[in-house]
Amino acid sequence: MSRKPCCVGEGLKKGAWTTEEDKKLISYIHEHGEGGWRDIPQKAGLKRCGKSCRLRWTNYLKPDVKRGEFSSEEEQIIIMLHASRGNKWSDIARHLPRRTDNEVKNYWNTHLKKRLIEQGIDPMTHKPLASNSNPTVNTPPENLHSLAAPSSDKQYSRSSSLPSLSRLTNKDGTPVQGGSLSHKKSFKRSSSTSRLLNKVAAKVTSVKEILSASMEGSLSATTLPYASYSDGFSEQIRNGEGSSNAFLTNTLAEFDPFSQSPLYSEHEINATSDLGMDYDFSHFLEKLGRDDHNEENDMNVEYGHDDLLMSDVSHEVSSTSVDDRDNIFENFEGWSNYLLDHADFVYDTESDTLI
DNA sequence: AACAGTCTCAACCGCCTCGAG
DNA sequence: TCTCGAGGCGGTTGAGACTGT
Repeated sequence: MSRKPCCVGEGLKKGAWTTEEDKKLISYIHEHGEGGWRDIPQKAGLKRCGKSCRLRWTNYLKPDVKRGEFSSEEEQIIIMLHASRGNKWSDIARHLPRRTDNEVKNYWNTHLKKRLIEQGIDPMTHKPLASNSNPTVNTPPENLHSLAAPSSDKQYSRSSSLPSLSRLTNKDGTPVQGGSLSHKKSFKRSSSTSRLLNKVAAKVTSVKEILSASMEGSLSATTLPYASYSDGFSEQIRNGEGSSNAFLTNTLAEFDPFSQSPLYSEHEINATSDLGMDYDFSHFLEKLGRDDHNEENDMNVEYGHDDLLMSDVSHEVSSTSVDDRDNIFENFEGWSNYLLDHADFVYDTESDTLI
């Protein structure tokens, strides 16, 4: 059985679309609407295949298609979603209002992928490259959100020397812990959506680092990511307050992306059961902190069925027990991914509302 | 000014999914 | 249940723009 190819036909034009062709297509769709792409070329008087018409319309002519530079917020979202979903461009594009999958894909291939490689990160696995050829940059792979360049990236796009690299090193050439200042900057400039995503990703990384350091008894200012933060998080560490599980507990408890995000009203926060959660996020973190402490006495502690992430949504996000620290890490990442997977809203940056 | 190399992104290609009959 | 076709998706290409020498 062989299927007749869609775009095989005599006299069909290929290549760049002319203004005249665009006008014909726009005019036809305005009058008759989208759909029935196979018939559109003939009806609209175009010597194109239907598929070509559909692509031209969806990627370029459609009125609500956003074009132009990607903002740093959009970059961060792309990087984060790519880390959890891979090359699912249409999926990623759904989280970027008015962006097409083709545009996201192109932007990844021409900008973001190169930037990750330059910073010693495998763009496919989002882990450090086997042989890190860039000793001046030692950014943890999880610091995906810190890799987004300023929105003025376009001006560097044709340069092989990425400007972000200079921001990743101190004056003496040593790497800045946890990435670049642009990360901090991005918090200020973020939309609510990306602030939420930033927070999740940042804390995932931070908690990982802290737990690792704590486990090794080596927690210190130098082990902390985001040392350049001024949000009080690393301040406590630098002040010597961060050498115990108490700090971890406090730090974890203070982080609640729901409460910090205007995207969620109070009733929405309380409605986390919609996500299969019996506790809100701060409860989860507090418990995680407690159990991390208790773990010293009971390394085989099992979470009850009413524990966030460990029960109702566990099939989606992670394992059901936390008997080692790797699982703790996975649960944070799992929660982050779960959040993204369920964030089927579209954020309108103009009205600052969910649509 | 001319040329070569590099980069960008619109467009194409081929495979996959899904729904209608 | 099977077949078929429309539409969707991700990978790739190549023309044109840009940059460096």
